[in-house]
Amino acid sequence: MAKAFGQPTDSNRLLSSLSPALRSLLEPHLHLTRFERQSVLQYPQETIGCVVFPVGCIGSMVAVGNDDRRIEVGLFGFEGMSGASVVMGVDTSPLEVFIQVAGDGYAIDTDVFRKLLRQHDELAAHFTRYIHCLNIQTTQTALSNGQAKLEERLARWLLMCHDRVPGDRISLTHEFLSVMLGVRRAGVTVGTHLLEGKGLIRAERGIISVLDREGLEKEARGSYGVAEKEYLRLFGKDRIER
Amino acid sequence: MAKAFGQPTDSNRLLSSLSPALRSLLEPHLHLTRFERQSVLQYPQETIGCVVFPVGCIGSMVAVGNDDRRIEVGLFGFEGMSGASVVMGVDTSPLEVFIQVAGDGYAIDTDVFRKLLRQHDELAAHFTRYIHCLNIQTTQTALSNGQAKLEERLARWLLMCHDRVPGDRISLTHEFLSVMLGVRRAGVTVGTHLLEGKGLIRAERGIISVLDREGLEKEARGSYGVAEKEYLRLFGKDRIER
DNA sequence: CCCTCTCCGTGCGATACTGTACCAAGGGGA
DNA sequence: TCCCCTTGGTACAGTATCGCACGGAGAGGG
Repeated sequence: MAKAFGQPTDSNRLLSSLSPALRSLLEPHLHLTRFERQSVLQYPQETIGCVVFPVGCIGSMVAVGNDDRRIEVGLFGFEGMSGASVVMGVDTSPLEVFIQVAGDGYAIDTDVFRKLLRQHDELAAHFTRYIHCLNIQTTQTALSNGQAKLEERLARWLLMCHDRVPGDRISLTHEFLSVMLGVRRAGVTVGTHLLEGKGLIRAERGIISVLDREGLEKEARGSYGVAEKEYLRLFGKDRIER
Repeated sequence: MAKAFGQPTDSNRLLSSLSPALRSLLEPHLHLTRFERQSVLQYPQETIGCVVFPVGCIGSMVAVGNDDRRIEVGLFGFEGMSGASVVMGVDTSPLEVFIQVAGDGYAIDTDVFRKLLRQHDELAAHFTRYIHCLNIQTTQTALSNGQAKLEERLARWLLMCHDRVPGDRISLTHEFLSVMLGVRRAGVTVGTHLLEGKGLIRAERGIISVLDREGLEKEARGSYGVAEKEYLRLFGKDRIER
């Protein structure tokens, strides 16, 4: 089975699925920017300075609690955007958003973006539908966190990441994964071995390669796929590219 | 410490915090209806027929997965509404929404509601801000499911329910709670004993009474409160009531 | 009053995952 | 080449929760 959103391209799918008229409203204000790993797009409860439409990078949204409790609640790449709260008409969020995989993205100033959203209902409606998909992703994360075993959550996460990255090699450490999933680093090691034992992935130092997507999806036992299907339903057919 | 949204009244706070002009747009279309326990407002992937603004009832949003996996991802009472997806411009959702505590609510036909949202930006913006709060609630649920112990999740849930119910007595069974939290029924029994042992609640057959809110909040270790604070920030001061 | 049904309390072994700790293997820089 | 730092593998005891199962207590109807 192929990646959920097709192969990543050098454009952002949320932008390219806009009608030309709407896209031309945004284009003058988009700045193609390189985002390095670990750079933070939003700090909890701080004003959101800009909104990012990734093309090559991947962003991660993390809920933070008391005493170092943190867990990833969602992630987005070339199919999505940061700054869900801005689309919702609010200028802060309790989430932390940071770059998990370095790459390019189109940035737009929050104030400019908000103004355009207010002036053009169709534009707002478009991004609002995306936020709907993102919300579904979060609900699936909640389900997964509550009911799935470590390997299942691991499989889900790898699939989501694989969808948003070119090729089959995902560059990450067990340590990083453990923070995202909110589990022990050693637990991730054991989990990857399990998936590797079934021939679904191959693990090298700092890299996990996806060998068998379909197998991973089976392994995820239904915790993967719902949000992706909804996205395809709503944004499936790109309007004329370029 | 008092309930997060103040005492429940015989009105819906989301409606009463609208400006009179906007409220008058909705009022002709609102039908005060009695909702019984267990009645379903939305089935997964089925068209959403109406949107409900509870006054006395409480609704529960549940994510459903493979083989009986289900878990509550959010809940709403007189401070909120059902049909988040409708506000987002989509007419289905993968969630199941049902009535958890019987009571009255204002129902409005989805098509009528959607039409009003499209025609009046301010109206849409108002409800969109609420959905933002609901999303935060879901992210906190994801955090809680992933990192909190049973008692903590239990404390969080009781607080959220307490906020939306008049008085301090919550009518529910361990069985029900176990389904909501996605844990064993027997686990809930043990958990309630633990909270009861600390003097935070009192459990009778089919009823849990909240004795010490502040204690419960401490027990929840930060998994309660974020979404509630955001709601108060955005909807804190009611506009002129009536 | 008894029967029945719902709800709650408890026990027991099994399992998933934790916290901690230590070591080994890659890999880049001096 | 040596060193050091990052990353990954493994172990072990401890804890949270599970699945299952059984018994008992409340409560309402006949």
